[in-house]
Amino acid sequence: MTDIRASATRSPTGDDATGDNDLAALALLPAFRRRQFQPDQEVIREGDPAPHAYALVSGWAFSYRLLADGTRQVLAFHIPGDMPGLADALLGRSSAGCKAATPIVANSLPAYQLRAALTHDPGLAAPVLRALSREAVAAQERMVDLGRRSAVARTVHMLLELGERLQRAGMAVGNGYACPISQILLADALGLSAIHLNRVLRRLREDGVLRFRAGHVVFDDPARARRLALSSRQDTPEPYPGRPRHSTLPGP
Amino acid sequence: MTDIRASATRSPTGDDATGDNDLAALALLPAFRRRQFQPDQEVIREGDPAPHAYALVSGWAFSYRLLADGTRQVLAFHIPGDMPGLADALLGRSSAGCKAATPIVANSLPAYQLRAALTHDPGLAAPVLRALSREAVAAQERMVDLGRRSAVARTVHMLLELGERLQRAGMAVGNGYACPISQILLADALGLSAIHLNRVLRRLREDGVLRFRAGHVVFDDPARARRLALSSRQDTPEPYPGRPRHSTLPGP
DNA sequence: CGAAACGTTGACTTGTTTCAATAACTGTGG
DNA sequence: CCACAGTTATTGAAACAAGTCAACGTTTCG
Repeated sequence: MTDIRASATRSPTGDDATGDNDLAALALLPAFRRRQFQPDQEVIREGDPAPHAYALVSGWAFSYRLLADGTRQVLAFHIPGDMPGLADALLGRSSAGCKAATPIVANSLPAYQLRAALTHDPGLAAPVLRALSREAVAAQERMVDLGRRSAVARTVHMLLELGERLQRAGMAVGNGYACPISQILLADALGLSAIHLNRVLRRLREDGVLRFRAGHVVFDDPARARRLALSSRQDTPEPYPGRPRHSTLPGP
Repeated sequence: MTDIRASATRSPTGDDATGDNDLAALALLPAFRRRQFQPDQEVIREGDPAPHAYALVSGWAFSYRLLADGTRQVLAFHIPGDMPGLADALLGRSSAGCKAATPIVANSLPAYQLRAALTHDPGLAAPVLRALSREAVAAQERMVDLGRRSAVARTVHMLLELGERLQRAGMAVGNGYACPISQILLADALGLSAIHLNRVLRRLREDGVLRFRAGHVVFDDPARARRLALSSRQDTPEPYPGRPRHSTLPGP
């Protein structure tokens, strides 16, 4: 995940103009080897002492950590243009697993070759440093989501953020995008149970905010969605008493 | 926060030997300027388009993001040896604020000088890349805490992790360490309300796991603490019925 | 000494999880 | 083409963890 600079809660910065193709030079290194993976296939094994870095060409992947009891926290979704495993390759040990969410094509580079390339070509360091820095900012956004936003705000926020990234990658049109991940996977990213996420999605759908169905996300009311994404846990969800029926989302 | 490599949940790796003084070269750059800050004083302003990078010499600091309603998510605690603002300086825009938690001394370097130094001295890139990568791993740990661990596990886990970092920095002795942060601040890092954190700490104290008082943390039962830190949300907290009285922590 | 943080506690409310059960979808082989 | 198994989605009811509100103790510091 190297591609996030602006999230739903902060507007793009001047730096953005330079961002998208930072890694083009790196991705073109001849040492990269084209590989394919099937859905649910492991791309990076957690704990691997000599992992590869990848440049995702097509499809979706995700990074995750497994807990003792089988619980899973999804740390990031990867879309084409991202470089999963970059930080791990630099440290020489992968701290998280990475799996394909759809069939994917990715260029791989062994960690030692990545480090060698950085030594021999000083011009390579700058884009990699920026990529890692953006990853750090994306992780911050995730921490804010998980720590301080309600389930509804978190959900809307992440879907908006994904939309912005896809838009920048030219993979989104208008108010929606193809989102080939299951509710289970999304729930594991949002720190929610799949059941509760399902209820959240239902409410968002019934309230006309967005629809998450059949591999597609459509924002029926993008402005309201953006407003919702900013609300945090103790925001008064009920501007007026005796509101219609099922919804407890902040009104327009 | 550049200093975490191993967390309470994963053992140190072979890479660790090289880690601690990665940034010594950087910190010694003549351009660094020594600065002092008082508790609660702003070191980095969120949104600053030309931030500084810092090398923390003494005292504690923390990075945070503010939400619309005044809520705060603390993203990281910084101890001596850490380099708050590194990623932000590289991107040219600070995505999070940073404040002193105690009186601190820090060396500062303007972002443009940092970028210039990286261009002119190719040997500098490698340690900075590793520092950022470690920061990424630390953020992952935080996401797992916030997303998938119970309040008790999260709390114990973070206090253990802080202990390990302080140990490596030579600032911890035996089973405890000086921890000059308020419960409010810790709660904002753990994604909990201060009130609930207070109850969690009381239970941990009454159960003989650890004490967090008067600026000090003491682990009365380190082994049990480590076990608790690994438990996640749906772990059965009650191995036997009719347990003593107040505790709902997993037994020894 | 008084003010202002910070810490502590109780009672109550709410969001989220869990359990259990059923429907809808997907791919596969007969 | 349909029946099957397996995953994913959906729903209700009940349990629980964490948050909110209000109050009071405690420490710190000017």
